[in-house]
Amino acid sequence: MLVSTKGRYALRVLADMAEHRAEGYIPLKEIARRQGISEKYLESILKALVKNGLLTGLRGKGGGYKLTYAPEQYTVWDVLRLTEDSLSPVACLEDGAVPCQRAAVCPTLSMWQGLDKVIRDYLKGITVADLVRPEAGAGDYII
Amino acid sequence: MLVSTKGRYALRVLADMAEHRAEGYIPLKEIARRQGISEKYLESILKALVKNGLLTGLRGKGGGYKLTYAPEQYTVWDVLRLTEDSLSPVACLEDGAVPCQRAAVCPTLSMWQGLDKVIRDYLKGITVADLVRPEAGAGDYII
DNA sequence: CATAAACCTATCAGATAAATGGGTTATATC
DNA sequence: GATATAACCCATTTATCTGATAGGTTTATG
Repeated sequence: MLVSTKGRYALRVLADMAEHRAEGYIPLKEIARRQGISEKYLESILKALVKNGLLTGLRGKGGGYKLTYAPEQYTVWDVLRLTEDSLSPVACLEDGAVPCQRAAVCPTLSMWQGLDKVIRDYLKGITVADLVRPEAGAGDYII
Repeated sequence: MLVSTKGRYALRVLADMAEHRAEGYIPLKEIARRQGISEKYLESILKALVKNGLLTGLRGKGGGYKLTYAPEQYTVWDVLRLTEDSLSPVACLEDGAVPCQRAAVCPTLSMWQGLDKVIRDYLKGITVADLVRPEAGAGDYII
């Protein structure tokens, strides 16, 4: 499993917020209800997005969350790297990974690097705006 | 993490066996030593490969394991699907997954399906023979 | 001042990954 | 046939991560 529920929920929530962005600040409670996600769990997901500026939160009555930028500005990759500990397909390619002694002679390393790139390129090529395009359906994304 | 150590080890072992396939049956002990993997753990990995016919085991003195087919016959995908519980990038696309109620309206589903295909196509396009090509290096695999 | 809502910290339960341990059966050689 | 070798089989443990929960604090509005 490359992407956890955390990342999947985050994308669904951003898509939800993109669709409702005309309404201004939207309370977490409302998003959680619409998306069928526990409020508390959702809170922990949005936290990372707010901290990194993708979402803007406003406290108090009438507050909530809204997208900081236009939906076209968020690639799927941008979102997932904030919610997932790692998007590397294998442990050896992770950020803080202890450098592998066998790297120089490993017959599989470049194959993994290629997979990593294929995944990254794909995810960087899709934005939240693409997700909410009403016509979007299977077959759109390089299938 | 899409691919666990189990899958990574399996590929390294197959590459190892492809390089030494002229030597006939190779004892697990030898492979484990060459690859720096615990014998017991390696045993559990090879089990799945033998059961599915990718490897052939021979017991007793002079026994060991060998490739059943030529290295060109094993795609990386073939190997990984035997060692990994799932190669789906997200839970919703897994084999035994409970069908998602939101599937019909999910804004991210087709994006995940596209990712799944990108990964699968990449892994199906590389064989064990490619891994052991002496000239192989970063830049070979669609990078 | 009451209410709504984001924000913060900690904890827990369950699943999965990674590895280990101890035995049994088959084959070759002496 | 005895012995050594090596695959095969089953069960258990340990550690890590995911998913989720709980309770409290701060900030803004009316």
